[in-house]
Amino acid sequence: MRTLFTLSRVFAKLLSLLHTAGMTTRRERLRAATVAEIKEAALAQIAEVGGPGLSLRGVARTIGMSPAGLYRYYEGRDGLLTELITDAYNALADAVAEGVASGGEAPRERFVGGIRAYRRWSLENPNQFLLIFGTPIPGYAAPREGPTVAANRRMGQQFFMIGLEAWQQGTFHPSPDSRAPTPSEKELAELLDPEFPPELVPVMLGTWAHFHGLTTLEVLSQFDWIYGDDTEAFFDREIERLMDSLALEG
Amino acid sequence: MRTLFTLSRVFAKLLSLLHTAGMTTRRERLRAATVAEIKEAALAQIAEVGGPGLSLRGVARTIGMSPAGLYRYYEGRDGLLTELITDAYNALADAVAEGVASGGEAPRERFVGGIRAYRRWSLENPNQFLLIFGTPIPGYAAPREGPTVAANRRMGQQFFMIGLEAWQQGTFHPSPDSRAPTPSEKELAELLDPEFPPELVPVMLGTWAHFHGLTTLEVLSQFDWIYGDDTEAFFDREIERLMDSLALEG
DNA sequence: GACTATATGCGAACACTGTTCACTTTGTCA
DNA sequence: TGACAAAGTGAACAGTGTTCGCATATAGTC
Repeated sequence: MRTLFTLSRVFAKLLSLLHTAGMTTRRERLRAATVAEIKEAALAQIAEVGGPGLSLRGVARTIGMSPAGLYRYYEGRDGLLTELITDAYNALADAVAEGVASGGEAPRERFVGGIRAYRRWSLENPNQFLLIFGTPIPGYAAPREGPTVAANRRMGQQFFMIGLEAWQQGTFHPSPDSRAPTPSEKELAELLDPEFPPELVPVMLGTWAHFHGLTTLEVLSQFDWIYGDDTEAFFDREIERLMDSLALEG
Repeated sequence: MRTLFTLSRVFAKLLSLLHTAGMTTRRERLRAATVAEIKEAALAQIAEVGGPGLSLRGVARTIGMSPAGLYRYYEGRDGLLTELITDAYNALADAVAEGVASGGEAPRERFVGGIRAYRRWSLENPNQFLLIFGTPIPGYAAPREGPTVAANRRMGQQFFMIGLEAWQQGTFHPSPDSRAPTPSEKELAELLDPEFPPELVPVMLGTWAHFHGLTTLEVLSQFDWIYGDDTEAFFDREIERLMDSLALEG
Protein backbone atom coordinates (compact mmCIF):
# COMPACT_ATOMS: atom_id res chain seq x y z
CA MET A 1 0.00 0.00 0.00
CA ARG A 2 2.75 2.40 1.00
CA THR A 3 4.83 1.58 -2.02
CA LEU A 4 1.82 2.08 -4.20
CA PHE A 5 1.30 5.51 -2.81
CA THR A 6 4.96 6.30 -3.19
CA LEU A 7 5.00 5.08 -6.75
CA SER A 8 2.04 7.17 -7.70
CA ARG A 9 3.67 10.19 -6.12
CA VAL A 10 6.87 9.62 -8.00
CA PHE A 11 4.92 9.24 -11.18
CA ALA A 12 3.07 12.48 -10.54
CA LYS A 13 6.36 14.21 -9.93
CA LEU A 14 7.80 12.84 -13.13
CA LEU A 15 4.78 14.03 -15.03
CA SER A 16 5.00 17.45 -13.49
CA LEU A 17 8.68 17.58 -14.35
CA LEU A 18 7.95 16.73 -17.94
CA HIS A 19 5.13 19.18 -18.01
CA THR A 20 6.59 22.21 -16.36
CA ALA A 21 9.91 22.48 -18.12
CA GLY A 22 10.29 25.85 -16.46
CA MET A 23 11.63 24.34 -13.21
CA THR A 24 9.07 25.91 -10.99
CA THR A 25 9.96 24.61 -7.57
CA ARG A 26 12.70 26.12 -5.51
CA ARG A 27 14.46 22.77 -5.06
CA GLU A 28 14.69 22.18 -8.74
CA ARG A 29 16.18 25.56 -9.36
CA LEU A 30 18.73 25.08 -6.63
CA ARG A 31 19.62 21.65 -7.93
CA ALA A 32 20.12 22.90 -11.46
CA ALA A 33 22.33 25.67 -10.17
CA THR A 34 24.41 23.23 -8.13
CA VAL A 35 24.80 20.86 -11.07
CA ALA A 36 25.97 23.74 -13.22
CA GLU A 37 28.41 24.86 -10.55
CA ILE A 38 29.87 21.38 -10.21
CA LYS A 39 30.29 21.03 -13.93
CA GLU A 40 31.91 24.41 -14.22
CA ALA A 41 34.39 23.64 -11.47
CA ALA A 42 35.17 20.26 -13.00
CA LEU A 43 35.72 21.80 -16.41
CA ALA A 44 38.06 24.40 -14.95
CA GLN A 45 40.02 21.70 -13.19
CA ILE A 46 40.26 19.61 -16.35
CA ALA A 47 41.52 22.62 -18.26
CA GLU A 48 44.29 22.88 -15.70
CA VAL A 49 45.37 19.33 -14.97
CA GLY A 50 43.71 17.29 -17.70
CA GLY A 51 41.05 14.63 -17.55
CA PRO A 52 42.90 11.88 -15.73
CA GLY A 53 43.87 14.39 -13.06
CA LEU A 54 40.28 15.35 -12.29
CA SER A 55 39.80 15.12 -8.55
CA LEU A 56 36.36 14.81 -7.01
CA ARG A 57 37.59 16.13 -3.72
CA GLY A 58 39.12 19.03 -5.59
CA VAL A 59 35.87 20.19 -7.14
CA ALA A 60 34.14 19.62 -3.80
CA ARG A 61 36.69 21.97 -2.26
CA THR A 62 36.31 24.72 -4.82
CA ILE A 63 32.54 24.80 -4.57
CA GLY A 64 32.66 24.48 -0.78
CA MET A 65 30.95 21.15 -0.41
CA SER A 66 31.86 17.88 1.22
CA PRO A 67 33.11 15.17 -1.14
CA ALA A 68 30.27 12.90 -0.18
CA GLY A 69 27.73 15.52 -1.11
CA LEU A 70 28.67 15.30 -4.77
CA TYR A 71 27.21 11.84 -4.90
CA ARG A 72 23.73 13.35 -4.70
CA TYR A 73 24.38 14.88 -8.13
CA TYR A 74 26.63 12.46 -9.97
CA GLU A 75 27.36 8.79 -9.75
CA GLY A 76 30.86 9.38 -8.57
CA ARG A 77 33.77 10.31 -10.74
CA ASP A 78 32.67 8.14 -13.64
CA GLY A 79 29.29 9.80 -13.86
CA LEU A 80 30.86 13.22 -13.89
CA LEU A 81 33.31 12.12 -16.56
CA THR A 82 30.54 10.70 -18.70
CA GLU A 83 28.82 14.06 -18.69
CA LEU A 84 32.00 15.98 -19.42
CA ILE A 85 32.98 13.69 -22.27
CA THR A 86 29.55 14.04 -23.80
CA ASP A 87 29.81 17.79 -23.49
CA ALA A 88 33.20 17.77 -25.19
CA TYR A 89 31.86 15.84 -28.19
CA ASN A 90 28.98 18.24 -28.52
CA ALA A 91 31.15 21.31 -28.12
CA LEU A 92 33.47 20.10 -30.86
CA ALA A 93 30.53 19.28 -33.12
CA ASP A 94 29.03 22.72 -32.51
CA ALA A 95 32.31 24.43 -33.25
CA VAL A 96 32.62 22.54 -36.53
CA ALA A 97 29.06 23.39 -37.49
CA GLU A 98 29.76 27.04 -36.85
CA GLY A 99 32.95 26.86 -38.88
CA VAL A 100 31.04 25.36 -41.80
CA ALA A 101 28.41 28.05 -41.63
CA SER A 102 31.07 30.75 -41.60
CA GLY A 103 32.12 29.53 -45.04
CA GLY A 104 29.09 31.10 -46.64
CA GLU A 105 27.86 29.44 -49.82
CA ALA A 106 31.06 28.20 -51.45
CA PRO A 107 31.38 24.43 -50.88
CA ARG A 108 35.13 24.43 -50.53
CA GLU A 109 35.06 27.37 -48.14
CA ARG A 110 32.48 25.59 -46.02
CA PHE A 111 34.45 22.37 -45.96
CA VAL A 112 37.69 24.10 -45.05
CA GLY A 113 35.86 26.22 -42.49
CA GLY A 114 34.77 23.07 -40.69
CA ILE A 115 38.27 21.66 -40.65
CA ARG A 116 39.79 24.89 -39.40
CA ALA A 117 37.20 25.05 -36.65
CA TYR A 118 38.10 21.48 -35.68
CA ARG A 119 41.69 22.51 -35.26
CA ARG A 120 40.98 25.79 -33.51
CA TRP A 121 38.63 24.29 -30.96
CA SER A 122 41.13 21.53 -30.22
CA LEU A 123 43.98 23.96 -29.67
CA GLU A 124 41.86 26.20 -27.50
CA ASN A 125 40.56 23.30 -25.41
CA PRO A 126 43.39 20.80 -25.51
CA ASN A 127 42.35 18.95 -22.41
CA GLN A 128 38.79 18.57 -23.56
CA PHE A 129 40.12 17.35 -26.88
CA LEU A 130 42.28 14.80 -25.11
CA LEU A 131 39.29 13.79 -23.02
CA ILE A 132 37.82 12.48 -26.27
CA PHE A 133 40.84 11.51 -28.33
CA GLY A 134 43.49 10.90 -25.70
CA THR A 135 44.32 7.99 -23.47
CA PRO A 136 41.18 6.42 -22.03
CA ILE A 137 41.03 7.33 -18.36
CA PRO A 138 42.06 4.34 -16.23
CA GLY A 139 39.16 2.77 -14.44
CA TYR A 140 36.63 4.66 -16.50
CA ALA A 141 34.40 2.70 -18.82
CA ALA A 142 31.86 4.55 -20.91
CA PRO A 143 28.36 3.15 -20.39
CA ARG A 144 27.39 0.80 -23.21
CA GLU A 145 25.26 2.65 -25.75
CA GLY A 146 25.34 5.56 -23.33
CA PRO A 147 25.39 9.27 -23.99
CA THR A 148 29.07 9.39 -24.90
CA VAL A 149 28.78 6.98 -27.82
CA ALA A 150 25.62 8.73 -28.94
CA ALA A 151 27.46 12.05 -28.98
CA ASN A 152 30.36 10.39 -30.77
CA ARG A 153 28.08 9.14 -33.54
CA ARG A 154 26.29 12.44 -33.78
CA MET A 155 29.63 14.14 -34.40
CA GLY A 156 30.62 11.55 -37.00
CA GLN A 157 27.35 11.80 -38.87
CA GLN A 158 27.52 15.56 -38.92
CA PHE A 159 30.93 15.33 -40.55
CA PHE A 160 29.71 12.91 -43.22
CA MET A 161 26.92 15.32 -44.00
CA ILE A 162 29.44 18.03 -44.82
CA GLY A 163 30.86 15.72 -47.46
CA LEU A 164 27.44 14.88 -48.81
CA GLU A 165 26.64 18.56 -49.19
CA ALA A 166 29.66 19.19 -51.42
CA TRP A 167 28.96 16.01 -53.32
CA GLN A 168 25.40 16.99 -54.12
CA GLN A 169 26.51 20.36 -55.40
CA GLY A 170 28.64 18.57 -57.94
CA THR A 171 31.86 20.18 -56.83
CA PHE A 172 33.40 17.15 -55.17
CA HIS A 173 35.29 14.72 -57.39
CA PRO A 174 37.64 12.55 -55.33
CA SER A 175 39.70 10.11 -57.33
CA PRO A 176 37.52 7.05 -57.85
CA ASP A 177 38.40 4.15 -55.62
CA SER A 178 39.22 1.11 -57.74
CA ARG A 179 37.73 -1.10 -55.08
CA ALA A 180 33.99 -1.65 -54.91
CA PRO A 181 32.25 -0.40 -51.76
CA THR A 182 32.20 -2.98 -48.99
CA PRO A 183 28.96 -4.08 -47.37
CA SER A 184 29.69 -2.05 -44.24
CA GLU A 185 30.26 1.04 -46.34
CA LYS A 186 26.97 0.55 -48.16
CA GLU A 187 25.22 -0.05 -44.87
CA LEU A 188 26.55 3.11 -43.31
CA ALA A 189 25.77 5.15 -46.41
CA GLU A 190 22.18 4.02 -46.31
CA LEU A 191 21.95 4.75 -42.62
CA LEU A 192 23.30 8.26 -43.15
CA ASP A 193 21.15 9.30 -46.05
CA PRO A 194 19.46 7.53 -48.94
CA GLU A 195 21.39 9.82 -51.26
CA PHE A 196 24.77 9.13 -49.67
CA PRO A 197 27.19 7.52 -52.17
CA PRO A 198 28.95 4.55 -50.53
CA GLU A 199 32.25 5.30 -52.25
CA LEU A 200 32.34 8.58 -50.35
CA VAL A 201 32.51 6.79 -46.99
CA PRO A 202 36.21 5.81 -47.05
CA VAL A 203 37.13 9.13 -48.64
CA MET A 204 35.55 11.08 -45.82
CA LEU A 205 37.06 8.80 -43.19
CA GLY A 206 40.49 9.23 -44.70
CA THR A 207 40.07 12.97 -44.84
CA TRP A 208 39.02 13.07 -41.22
CA ALA A 209 42.00 10.97 -40.23
CA HIS A 210 44.31 13.29 -42.11
CA PHE A 211 43.39 16.55 -40.45
CA HIS A 212 42.75 14.78 -37.17
CA GLY A 213 46.34 13.60 -37.26
CA LEU A 214 47.54 17.12 -37.95
CA THR A 215 45.44 18.40 -35.08
CA THR A 216 46.51 15.71 -32.63
CA LEU A 217 50.18 16.19 -33.29
CA GLU A 218 49.84 19.93 -32.93
CA VAL A 219 47.92 19.63 -29.67
CA LEU A 220 50.68 17.37 -28.37
CA SER A 221 53.28 19.95 -29.44
CA GLN A 222 54.94 17.48 -31.77
CA PHE A 223 55.64 20.16 -34.37
CA ASP A 224 57.14 22.61 -31.94
CA TRP A 225 60.74 21.59 -32.41
CA ILE A 226 60.37 22.46 -36.10
CA TYR A 227 57.90 25.28 -36.41
CA GLY A 228 57.96 26.72 -32.92
CA ASP A 229 54.55 28.20 -32.30
CA ASP A 230 53.93 29.20 -35.88
CA THR A 231 52.23 26.08 -37.12
CA GLU A 232 49.15 27.70 -38.54
CA ALA A 233 50.70 28.40 -41.95
CA PHE A 234 51.80 24.79 -42.22
CA PHE A 235 48.35 23.55 -41.30
CA ASP A 236 46.62 25.80 -43.81
CA ARG A 237 48.98 24.75 -46.58
CA GLU A 238 48.41 21.12 -45.75
CA ILE A 239 44.65 21.60 -45.88
CA GLU A 240 44.96 23.18 -49.32
CA ARG A 241 46.97 20.18 -50.46
CA LEU A 242 44.31 17.88 -49.06
CA MET A 243 41.50 19.76 -50.78
CA ASP A 244 43.37 19.67 -54.07
CA SER A 245 43.93 15.95 -53.80
CA LEU A 246 40.19 15.58 -53.21
CA ALA A 247 39.39 17.85 -56.15
CA LEU A 248 36.92 19.83 -54.12
CA GLU A 249 36.14 22.93 -56.12
CA GLY A 250 34.11 26.06 -55.55
CA MET B 1 91.58 15.34 3.18
CA ARG B 2 88.84 12.82 3.65
CA THR B 3 86.77 14.33 0.88
CA LEU B 4 89.76 14.24 -1.40
CA PHE B 5 90.19 10.57 -0.79
CA THR B 6 86.48 10.01 -1.30
CA LEU B 7 86.48 11.97 -4.53
CA SER B 8 89.36 10.02 -5.93
CA ARG B 9 87.63 6.82 -4.97
CA VAL B 10 84.46 7.84 -6.71
CA PHE B 11 86.47 8.81 -9.74
CA ALA B 12 88.20 5.48 -9.83
CA LYS B 13 84.88 3.75 -9.58
CA LEU B 14 83.49 5.79 -12.43
CA LEU B 15 86.52 4.94 -14.54
CA SER B 16 86.20 1.29 -13.77
CA LEU B 17 82.53 1.41 -14.63
CA LEU B 18 83.30 2.99 -17.96
CA HIS B 19 86.10 0.58 -18.54
CA THR B 20 84.63 -2.73 -17.58
CA ALA B 21 81.36 -2.62 -19.43
CA GLY B 22 81.03 -6.29 -18.62
CA MET B 23 79.48 -5.64 -15.19
CA THR B 24 82.01 -7.64 -13.28
CA THR B 25 80.98 -7.16 -9.69
CA ARG B 26 78.22 -9.10 -8.13
CA ARG B 27 76.36 -5.97 -7.04
CA GLU B 28 76.22 -4.58 -10.53
CA ARG B 29 74.84 -7.78 -11.93
CA LEU B 30 72.16 -7.94 -9.26
CA ARG B 31 71.25 -4.33 -9.79
CA ALA B 32 70.93 -4.76 -13.53
CA ALA B 33 68.71 -7.77 -12.99
CA THR B 34 66.49 -5.88 -10.56
CA VAL B 35 66.18 -2.91 -12.89
CA ALA B 36 65.16 -5.24 -15.68
CA GLU B 37 62.62 -6.94 -13.46
CA ILE B 38 61.07 -3.66 -12.40
CA LYS B 39 60.83 -2.47 -15.97
CA GLU B 40 59.28 -5.71 -17.10
CA ALA B 41 56.67 -5.60 -14.36
CA ALA B 42 55.89 -1.95 -15.12
CA LEU B 43 55.53 -2.70 -18.81
CA ALA B 44 53.17 -5.57 -18.11
CA GLN B 45 51.07 -3.36 -15.88
CA ILE B 46 50.96 -0.61 -18.47
CA ALA B 47 49.82 -3.09 -21.08
CA GLU B 48 46.94 -3.96 -18.78
CA VAL B 49 45.77 -0.69 -17.32
CA GLY B 50 47.53 1.94 -19.42
CA GLY B 51 50.14 4.51 -18.55
CA PRO B 52 48.16 6.76 -16.23
CA GLY B 53 47.10 3.69 -14.27
CA LEU B 54 50.65 2.60 -13.57
CA SER B 55 50.95 1.98 -9.84
CA LEU B 56 54.31 2.00 -8.14
CA ARG B 57 52.99 -0.06 -5.28
CA GLY B 58 51.58 -2.46 -7.82
CA VAL B 59 54.92 -3.20 -9.46
CA ALA B 60 56.46 -3.42 -6.00
CA ARG B 61 53.92 -6.09 -5.15
CA THR B 62 54.45 -8.16 -8.27
CA ILE B 63 58.21 -8.26 -7.86
CA GLY B 64 57.92 -8.85 -4.13
CA MET B 65 59.55 -5.70 -2.93
CA SER B 66 58.54 -2.87 -0.64
CA PRO B 67 57.33 0.33 -2.35
CA ALA B 68 60.10 2.32 -0.74
CA GLY B 69 62.69 -0.02 -2.13
CA LEU B 70 61.93 1.00 -5.68
CA TYR B 71 63.33 4.43 -4.96
CA ARG B 72 66.81 2.95 -4.93
CA TYR B 73 66.36 2.22 -8.64
CA TYR B 74 64.15 4.97 -9.98
CA GLU B 75 63.38 8.51 -8.98
CA GLY B 76 59.82 7.64 -8.13
CA ARG B 77 57.04 7.20 -10.60
CA ASP B 78 58.24 9.98 -12.87
CA GLY B 79 61.65 8.44 -13.31
CA LEU B 80 60.13 5.11 -14.17
CA LEU B 81 57.79 6.76 -16.65
CA THR B 82 60.64 8.64 -18.28
CA GLU B 83 62.40 5.37 -18.94
CA LEU B 84 59.27 3.65 -20.24
CA ILE B 85 58.39 6.53 -22.54
CA THR B 86 61.90 6.53 -23.94
CA ASP B 87 61.65 2.81 -24.52
CA ALA B 88 58.35 3.23 -26.32
CA TYR B 89 59.82 5.79 -28.72
CA ASN B 90 62.72 3.52 -29.46
CA ALA B 91 60.58 0.43 -29.87
CA LEU B 92 58.37 2.25 -32.37
CA ALA B 93 61.39 3.56 -34.25
CA ASP B 94 62.89 0.07 -34.37
CA ALA B 95 59.65 -1.41 -35.64
CA VAL B 96 59.49 1.17 -38.41
CA ALA B 97 63.11 0.54 -39.37
CA GLU B 98 62.40 -3.14 -39.62
CA GLY B 99 59.32 -2.47 -41.71
CA VAL B 100 61.34 -0.36 -44.11
CA ALA B 101 63.99 -3.03 -44.43
CA SER B 102 61.34 -5.66 -45.15
CA GLY B 103 60.44 -3.65 -48.26
CA GLY B 104 63.56 -4.83 -50.04
CA GLU B 105 64.91 -2.50 -52.70
CA ALA B 106 61.81 -0.88 -54.16
CA PRO B 107 61.43 2.64 -52.73
CA ARG B 108 57.68 2.58 -52.57
CA GLU B 109 57.66 -0.83 -50.92
CA ARG B 110 60.11 0.39 -48.32
CA PHE B 111 58.11 3.52 -47.61
CA VAL B 112 54.85 1.64 -47.29
CA GLY B 113 56.58 -1.03 -45.21
CA GLY B 114 57.55 1.61 -42.68
CA ILE B 115 54.04 3.00 -42.47
CA ARG B 116 52.49 -0.43 -42.08
CA ALA B 117 54.94 -1.23 -39.33
CA TYR B 118 53.98 2.03 -37.60
CA ARG B 119 50.36 0.93 -37.59
CA ARG B 120 51.03 -2.66 -36.61
CA TRP B 121 53.26 -1.79 -33.67
CA SER B 122 50.70 0.73 -32.44
CA LEU B 123 47.84 -1.74 -32.60
CA GLU B 124 49.88 -4.45 -30.91
CA ASN B 125 51.06 -2.11 -28.15
CA PRO B 126 48.21 0.35 -27.79
CA ASN B 127 49.10 1.44 -24.31
CA GLN B 128 52.72 2.06 -25.16
CA PHE B 129 51.51 4.01 -28.18
CA LEU B 130 49.25 6.10 -25.96
CA LEU B 131 52.13 6.60 -23.57
CA ILE B 132 53.73 8.61 -26.36
CA PHE B 133 50.80 10.04 -28.28
CA GLY B 134 48.02 10.03 -25.71
CA THR B 135 47.09 12.33 -22.89
CA PRO B 136 50.14 13.51 -20.98
CA ILE B 137 50.12 11.80 -17.62
CA PRO B 138 48.94 14.21 -14.93
CA GLY B 139 51.73 15.36 -12.69
CA TYR B 140 54.38 14.00 -15.01
CA ALA B 141 56.69 16.42 -16.75
CA ALA B 142 59.35 15.08 -19.07
CA PRO B 143 62.80 16.35 -18.08
CA ARG B 144 63.84 19.29 -20.25
CA GLU B 145 66.13 18.08 -23.01
CA GLY B 146 65.98 14.69 -21.34
CA PRO B 147 66.00 11.21 -22.84
CA THR B 148 62.37 11.31 -23.93
CA VAL B 149 62.77 14.33 -26.19
CA ALA B 150 66.00 12.87 -27.54
CA ALA B 151 64.21 9.64 -28.42
CA ASN B 152 61.38 11.66 -29.93
CA ARG B 153 63.77 13.53 -32.23
CA ARG B 154 65.59 10.35 -33.12
CA MET B 155 62.31 8.85 -34.27
CA GLY B 156 61.43 11.96 -36.25
CA GLN B 157 64.79 12.16 -37.96
CA GLN B 158 64.65 8.51 -38.90
CA PHE B 159 61.33 9.12 -40.58
CA PHE B 160 62.64 12.07 -42.54
CA MET B 161 65.50 9.90 -43.75
CA ILE B 162 63.04 7.47 -45.28
CA GLY B 163 61.73 10.33 -47.37
CA LEU B 164 65.20 11.44 -48.35
CA GLU B 165 66.02 7.95 -49.51
CA ALA B 166 63.12 7.87 -51.96
CA TRP B 167 63.90 11.40 -53.05
CA GLN B 168 67.49 10.62 -53.87
CA GLN B 169 66.48 7.63 -55.93
CA GLY B 170 64.46 9.95 -58.11
CA THR B 171 61.20 8.14 -57.53
CA PHE B 172 59.56 10.73 -55.32
CA HIS B 173 57.75 13.61 -57.00
CA PRO B 174 55.29 15.24 -54.60
CA SER B 175 53.31 18.10 -56.06
CA PRO B 176 55.50 21.19 -55.77
CA ASP B 177 54.51 23.52 -52.97
CA SER B 178 53.80 26.96 -54.38
CA ARG B 179 55.12 28.48 -51.19
CA ALA B 180 58.85 28.98 -50.73
CA PRO B 181 60.44 27.01 -47.88
CA THR B 182 60.35 28.87 -44.60
CA PRO B 183 63.52 29.55 -42.60
CA SER B 184 62.63 26.85 -40.07
CA GLU B 185 62.17 24.33 -42.85
CA LYS B 186 65.55 25.21 -44.35
CA GLU B 187 67.15 25.02 -40.93
CA LEU B 188 65.76 21.60 -40.22
CA ALA B 189 66.69 20.32 -43.66
CA GLU B 190 70.28 21.39 -43.14
CA LEU B 191 70.34 19.83 -39.72
CA LEU B 192 69.03 16.55 -41.09
CA ASP B 193 71.31 16.18 -44.06
CA PRO B 194 73.12 18.57 -46.39
CA GLU B 195 71.32 16.87 -49.25
CA PHE B 196 67.87 17.21 -47.72
CA PRO B 197 65.56 19.38 -49.88
CA PRO B 198 63.71 21.90 -47.67
CA GLU B 199 60.49 21.58 -49.65
CA LEU B 200 60.34 17.95 -48.59
CA VAL B 201 59.99 18.90 -44.92
CA PRO B 202 56.30 19.88 -44.93
CA VAL B 203 55.48 17.02 -47.27
CA MET B 204 56.92 14.46 -44.90
CA LEU B 205 55.29 16.07 -41.90
CA GLY B 206 51.93 16.03 -43.63
CA THR B 207 52.40 12.42 -44.61
CA TRP B 208 53.27 11.49 -41.07
CA ALA B 209 50.23 13.33 -39.74
CA HIS B 210 48.03 11.52 -42.23
CA PHE B 211 48.90 7.96 -41.33
CA HIS B 212 49.35 8.90 -37.71
CA GLY B 213 45.75 10.08 -37.69
CA LEU B 214 44.62 6.82 -39.23
CA THR B 215 46.59 4.91 -36.63
CA THR B 216 45.40 6.96 -33.67
CA LEU B 217 41.76 6.68 -34.59
CA GLU B 218 42.12 2.95 -35.10
CA VAL B 219 43.87 2.47 -31.77
CA LEU B 220 41.04 4.37 -30.11
CA SER B 221 38.50 2.15 -31.88
CA GLN B 222 36.92 5.09 -33.64
CA PHE B 223 36.38 3.08 -36.82
CA ASP B 224 34.78 0.14 -35.09
CA TRP B 225 31.19 1.25 -35.49
CA ILE B 226 31.75 1.27 -39.24
CA TYR B 227 34.24 -1.41 -40.10
CA GLY B 228 34.03 -3.61 -37.03
CA ASP B 229 37.41 -5.22 -36.63
CA ASP B 230 38.21 -5.37 -40.33
CA THR B 231 39.95 -2.05 -40.70
CA GLU B 232 43.11 -3.30 -42.35
CA ALA B 233 41.73 -3.19 -45.87
CA PHE B 234 40.60 0.39 -45.35
CA PHE B 235 44.01 1.37 -44.00
CA ASP B 236 45.86 -0.25 -46.87
CA ARG B 237 43.64 1.41 -49.44
CA GLU B 238 44.15 4.75 -47.76
CA ILE B 239 47.92 4.30 -47.83
CA GLU B 240 47.78 3.56 -51.55
CA ARG B 241 45.79 6.74 -52.06
CA LEU B 242 48.36 8.63 -50.04
CA MET B 243 51.26 7.20 -52.03
CA ASP B 244 49.57 8.04 -55.31
CA SER B 245 48.98 11.62 -54.21
CA LEU B 246 52.67 11.83 -53.36
CA ALA B 247 53.63 10.30 -56.70
CA LEU B 248 56.01 7.88 -55.07
CA GLU B 249 56.90 5.31 -57.69
CA GLY B 250 58.95 2.16 -57.75
C1' DG C 1 91.30 -10.51 8.31
C1' DA C 2 89.22 -6.25 10.48
C1' DC C 3 87.20 -1.77 9.43
C1' DT C 4 84.54 1.49 7.12
C1' DA C 5 81.85 3.59 3.65
C1' DT C 6 78.29 2.54 0.54
C1' DA C 7 74.42 0.20 -1.57
C1' DT C 8 70.27 -2.09 -0.68
C1' DG C 9 65.96 -2.91 1.56
C1' DC C 10 62.17 -2.41 4.95
C1' DG C 11 58.41 -0.50 7.95
C1' DA C 12 56.08 3.33 9.56
C1' DA C 13 54.23 7.56 8.61
C1' DC C 14 52.09 11.57 5.87
C1' DA C 15 49.13 13.62 2.67
C1' DC C 16 46.35 12.58 -0.84
C1' DT C 17 42.57 9.99 -3.68
C1' DG C 18 37.39 7.78 -4.58
C1' DT C 19 33.68 5.76 -2.21
C1' DT C 20 30.31 4.16 1.38
C1' DC C 21 27.47 4.63 5.40
C1' DA C 22 24.95 6.38 9.21
C1' DC C 23 23.33 10.60 10.50
C1' DT C 24 21.21 15.42 10.61
C1' DT C 25 19.09 19.26 8.41
C1' DT C 26 16.15 21.26 4.95
C1' DG C 27 12.48 21.63 1.67
C1' DT C 28 7.97 19.83 -0.36
C1' DC C 29 3.52 18.30 -0.46
C1' DA C 30 -0.90 16.17 1.22
C1' DT D 1 0.95 19.94 11.16
C1' DG D 2 2.99 15.67 9.93
C1' DA D 3 5.33 12.61 6.87
C1' DC D 4 8.68 11.79 3.51
C1' DA D 5 12.18 12.59 0.28
C1' DA D 6 16.12 15.41 -0.91
C1' DA D 7 20.37 17.58 0.44
C1' DG D 8 24.43 17.70 3.00
C1' DT D 9 27.89 16.20 6.56
C1' DG D 10 31.68 13.70 8.99
C1' DA D 11 33.91 9.53 9.85
C1' DA D 12 35.77 5.61 8.04
C1' DC D 13 38.07 2.31 4.55
C1' DA D 14 41.12 0.98 1.04
C1' DG D 15 44.02 2.64 -2.12
C1' DT D 16 47.90 5.86 -3.99
C1' DG D 17 53.06 8.31 -4.21
C1' DT D 18 56.63 9.71 -1.33
C1' DT D 19 59.88 10.52 2.70
C1' DC D 20 62.48 9.25 6.69
C1' DG D 21 65.07 6.56 9.97
C1' DC D 22 66.92 2.28 10.66
C1' DA D 23 68.81 -2.32 9.64
C1' DT D 24 71.58 -5.35 6.76
C1' DA D 25 74.62 -6.89 3.09
C1' DT D 26 78.41 -5.88 0.05
C1' DA D 27 82.78 -3.54 -1.57
C1' DG D 28 87.05 -1.61 -1.14
C1' DT D 29 90.98 -0.03 2.07
C1' DC D 30 94.19 -0.45 5.99
